[in-house]
Amino acid sequence: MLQIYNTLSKEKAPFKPLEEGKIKMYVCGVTVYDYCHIGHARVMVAFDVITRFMRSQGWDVEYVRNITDVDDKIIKRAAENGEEPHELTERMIAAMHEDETLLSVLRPDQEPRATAHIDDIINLVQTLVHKGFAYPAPNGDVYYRVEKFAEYGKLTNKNVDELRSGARVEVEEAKESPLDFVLWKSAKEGEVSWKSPWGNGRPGWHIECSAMSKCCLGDTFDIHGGGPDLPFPHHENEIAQSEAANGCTYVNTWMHAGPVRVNSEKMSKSLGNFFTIRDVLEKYNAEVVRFFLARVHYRTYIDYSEDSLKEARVMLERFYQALREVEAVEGDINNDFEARFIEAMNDDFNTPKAISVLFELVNELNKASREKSADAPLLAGQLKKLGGILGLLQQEPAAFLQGEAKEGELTAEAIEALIEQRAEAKKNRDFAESDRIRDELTEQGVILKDSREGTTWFREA
RNA sequence: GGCGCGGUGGCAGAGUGGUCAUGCAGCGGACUGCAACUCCGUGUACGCCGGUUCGAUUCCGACCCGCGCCUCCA
Repeated sequence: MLQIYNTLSKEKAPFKPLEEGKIKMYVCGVTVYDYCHIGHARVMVAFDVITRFMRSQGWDVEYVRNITDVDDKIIKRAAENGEEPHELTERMIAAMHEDETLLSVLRPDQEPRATAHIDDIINLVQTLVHKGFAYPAPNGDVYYRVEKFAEYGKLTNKNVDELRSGARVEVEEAKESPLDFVLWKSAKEGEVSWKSPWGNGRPGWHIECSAMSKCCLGDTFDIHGGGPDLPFPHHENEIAQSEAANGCTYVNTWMHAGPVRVNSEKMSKSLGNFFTIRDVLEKYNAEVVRFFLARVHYRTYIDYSEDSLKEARVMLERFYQALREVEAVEGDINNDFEARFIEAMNDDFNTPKAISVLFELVNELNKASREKSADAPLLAGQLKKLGGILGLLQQEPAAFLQGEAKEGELTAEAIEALIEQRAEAKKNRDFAESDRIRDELTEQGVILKDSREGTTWFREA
């Protein structure tokens, strides 16, 4: 039985979809004005693992993740670059897809873009205006009337009175209350805009998700996910918009990924301490980065550092060293690894625990390989299958371990030529020469592994 | 100040009312010409103080410390 921690109820609860066997999930995506950073990668990987696991258990998952392609920051950045906003967003969307492909993140079933749903957004705003939950202001903006929505704050335990007293001095005179947030923004001269009943303008951020999720998944759906900084105000506002407009529950289960930290601070654009996915991928194998993100529970913070990436690399090496020894074959094998793996994943997607089961499996596999047991290929097959549920361990082991020669590194051909020479020296029992060659390779970050069948090699983390 | 999360062995990181997490590192051994890989063995871990209990790292309370959100950020 799958249990999921729900941000709304603040507890883990058995998960039951609205429709038997079918899961409708919406995750807040990226505002595409810059390259994605590791924080984005964490959300991508977390919900990718969740989707893969649910599907492996026979659920039919409809996974929607939006793209915010109209926004103040986009307009500003495009102006700085001297390009049109849509040129910027197209470039960033393409880059995001490249990053995801490298990280083995499967594409969501739908990736709605805000600019393709302007009519839906306008309709939703109109509904809110008709119902009295929103009002057009004299400046051309349309605002949501927060105090009209009695349940405002239920996701993050906010209380309207406290929010009001803590509100900053509001410069926007057009609002009835400082808590009100914008649904539709009137356009300034020369800005991208769309025609609306309130004049030319563009959508506010929060309304996009309410409109797109309604369009893609309906008025009520099962899971809504996002990053650690979205519960307030974004998700709170989505609830206010959608429940007021549709008159029914918006989302049953709210899921939020934990933050990525650097030096004990949250990695974020506003702090400027972020590493883009592409920066990191220049130094580390993409699967190492994915493993680094997946080996910690999705809700807890994770510290980004060179050391933690290296450790992830070393851990993955253990898996691939084992897989390299024997051809993986899928078949029946009598052990409880799969059951324990699934049990761990069913417990709010406990990937660290699931991975620990995989390490136990590796130990069995290594023993079986040493003994040349007939179980070895089956254990390898089992490891690969379970790893696949996490989107891991699908590479050729040798390819992973040997990696690509980076600038200044020995090529595979050069390494193998040296290994040849060393084999010759060893045959002549010239150990001084064979050790010299091995030391030379070690210096180049290449580690040798001798066995009766010959010598294999891998590059050091 | 409000809301929420957390403090586990050298490090990373799960978990549990009483017996094993797991990985890395360390130490001892096996394998090896020597190594590496691998295997076997090896750790008085649970912030502090009280309480509940036959027994608490695990439950309850206070305290200390850290973090997130409360403003655009995944």
